[in-house]
Amino acid sequence: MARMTPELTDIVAERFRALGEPMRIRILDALRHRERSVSDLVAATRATQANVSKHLTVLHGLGFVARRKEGTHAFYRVADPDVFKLCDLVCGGARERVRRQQQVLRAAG
Amino acid sequence: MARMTPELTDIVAERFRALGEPMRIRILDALRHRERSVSDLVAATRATQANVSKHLTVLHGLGFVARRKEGTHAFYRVADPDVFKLCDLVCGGARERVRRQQQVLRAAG
DNA sequence: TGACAATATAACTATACGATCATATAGTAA
DNA sequence: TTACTATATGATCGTATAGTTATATTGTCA
Repeated sequence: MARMTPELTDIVAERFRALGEPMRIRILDALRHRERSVSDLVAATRATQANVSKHLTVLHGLGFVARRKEGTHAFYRVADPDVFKLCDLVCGGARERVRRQQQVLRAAG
Repeated sequence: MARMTPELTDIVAERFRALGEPMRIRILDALRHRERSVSDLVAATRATQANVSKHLTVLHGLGFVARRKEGTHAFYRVADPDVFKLCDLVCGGARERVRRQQQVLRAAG
């Protein structure tokens, strides 16, 4: 595979950076099985309404979530199912690291 | 699947955040096919030695790359092949977005 | 209309962190 | 030893951004 162009590395990094905030991961996790209104997400994440709204703006701006308006409510859903594949992959890497560290500890202890 | 715990969301976000810097993506991309010394990476990325070294410290601290010392040289290689799956997934999402935007522009123009 | 609810956003503060410069630490070679 | 190379790291600065507060916007209902 050819080397990535600088523009592509910027785009890739921008998308990873958007996923690099715990609150946004929590929001996506809360959207895993169904769409939710902003106030739902506020309750689920225990964050302020303004904070949740700003994170949703970031996720929406990059196409990770989609919005549906209904009266005064805004319902968000995951628009890019790859986010869960991404999370699972990165979780797997984390689990693998923990497993190896425990092996080292076991061998040493 | 159960809701993620707050600790897990923090870990996941930490790992995404590490991938959320263009320079680190460039470094990983330069390591795609072979290990490289720090000075190799400095030449490949056109960054300063100190900068590359600090990014490598971050990537190494999270287990994305591994280090091998040989004389005064330090050779780094990708330790977690999932990083390329992650990049490919996030690239796919980016490409998909561009494709849809172009469809909209074509329909409108 | 007025009052209220849901959401978005502007202004601000505090903090995290990327980049740079200087320096420290090895390792090699004369 | 001295001189040089390769790498790591501490100090500093500037900027990006998460969180908060207050407010604007929009929709519903009386």
